[in-house]
Amino acid sequence: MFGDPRSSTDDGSPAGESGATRLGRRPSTTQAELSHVALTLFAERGFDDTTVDDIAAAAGIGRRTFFRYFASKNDLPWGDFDAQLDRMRAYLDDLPDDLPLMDAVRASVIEFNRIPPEEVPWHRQRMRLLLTVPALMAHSTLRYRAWRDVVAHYAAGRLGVPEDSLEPQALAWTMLGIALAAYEQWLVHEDADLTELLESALRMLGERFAS
Amino acid sequence: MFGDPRSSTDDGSPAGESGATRLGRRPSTTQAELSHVALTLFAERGFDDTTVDDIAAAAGIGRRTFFRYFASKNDLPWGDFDAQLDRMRAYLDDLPDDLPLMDAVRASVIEFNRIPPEEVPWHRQRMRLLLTVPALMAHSTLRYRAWRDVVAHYAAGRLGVPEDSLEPQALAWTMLGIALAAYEQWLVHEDADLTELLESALRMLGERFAS
DNA sequence: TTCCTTTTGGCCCCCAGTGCCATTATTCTC
DNA sequence: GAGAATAATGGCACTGGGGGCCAAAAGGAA
Repeated sequence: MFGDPRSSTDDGSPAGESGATRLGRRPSTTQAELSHVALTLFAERGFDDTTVDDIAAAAGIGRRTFFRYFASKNDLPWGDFDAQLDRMRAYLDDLPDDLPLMDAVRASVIEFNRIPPEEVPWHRQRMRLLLTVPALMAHSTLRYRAWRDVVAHYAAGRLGVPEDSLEPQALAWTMLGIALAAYEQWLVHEDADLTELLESALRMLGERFAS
Repeated sequence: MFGDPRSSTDDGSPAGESGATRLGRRPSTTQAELSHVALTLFAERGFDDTTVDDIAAAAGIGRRTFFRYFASKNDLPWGDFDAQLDRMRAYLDDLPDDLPLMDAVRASVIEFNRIPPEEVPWHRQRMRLLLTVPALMAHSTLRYRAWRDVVAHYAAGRLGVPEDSLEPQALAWTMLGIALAAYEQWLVHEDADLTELLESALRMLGERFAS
């Protein structure tokens, strides 16, 4: 998962920022730039055989500086995920209250994972890493948790129960599972459409699991 | 998750093993012994503040030797998980073919997570670590994957579809989510019964998610 | 005893991640 | 234009997980 990272405020110029000239020395690169450089290296040598030194060197910055842009090597494929989560939260909040809970959640999952055609190859590349490299699979869990929290928070509000109670939590877990299962299919089938896969997976949930 | 680790062949004596006297120097400890020592230290100082050196020292072995018993510090709370998975596989295989798929899977999840009363405190301790310490949460994903594979393999067989196709994968993900949501409840509520929580969570799945 | 097998653990290495701090780039103020 | 003030950089040194290599220890069998 999820979304696509192009929303990051990055106009290419190192200066960045809109208007208000900030104080002090300007950052010498950006998250997006580093992420791009790293993804390229990962594609060439593989994730495990690419050290942080390699990435920093390729990006022309010091190793120490790298860790000011990303808290860990594992975060590289994720870009600015928090911004994506904000988007999803906003989308959910804007949905009408009379839309059934399941419909709302389903719609938000679809929307959150809509990616513009030109981003598809990059997104595939990132998702392939996240879903196959063990170190990344493991680390992703922490990101998934933040995503689940968004879903659970919304569901809890709609159901009028605590966020950490069983129903919203189970719902959030289930949605995550459905989405990831769809992603795995998407990776296997080069020509598949992610939105269609998600829709079909979500449809299946109602059909198959009805006790 | 899951199950309980007492099935490990461990009679307490360092020699271990039943019958056939093996050749060469005898192992100076056991997985279970190390796991126990480590869990105790984690409870005292916390997971992150306990180094592998600490654990090895407390167990009276060299650091290098530690890594012959456990591939990583993160594996300590898991014990012999592969044995648990074998148990679950066997349980599923023994179920009658005419039992509806969902019933079979539900039953196996319940059964897999049945724990004898005397093990409850230890299991709580282990699960609390696994579900709250970030490093362990992350690493657990790899174990969960093996568990999901068991479920997906069985479901695929019953459905007559490839194991990596969407339906068994989504089902497996969903079951994992349900189980973990139940576990989280179990940790929060000291007096709760895990089996009851699982049953109620699985029941909810059918009710709430029926499209 | 001697030989064979298996485990042990020391030594040294690699790599991720962090605290500390002097250096450099940039803007603001006088 | 000459400093402050501010913010990013990156070198250095350190911790901690993990692994390769290999000699030594501990057992059984001949």
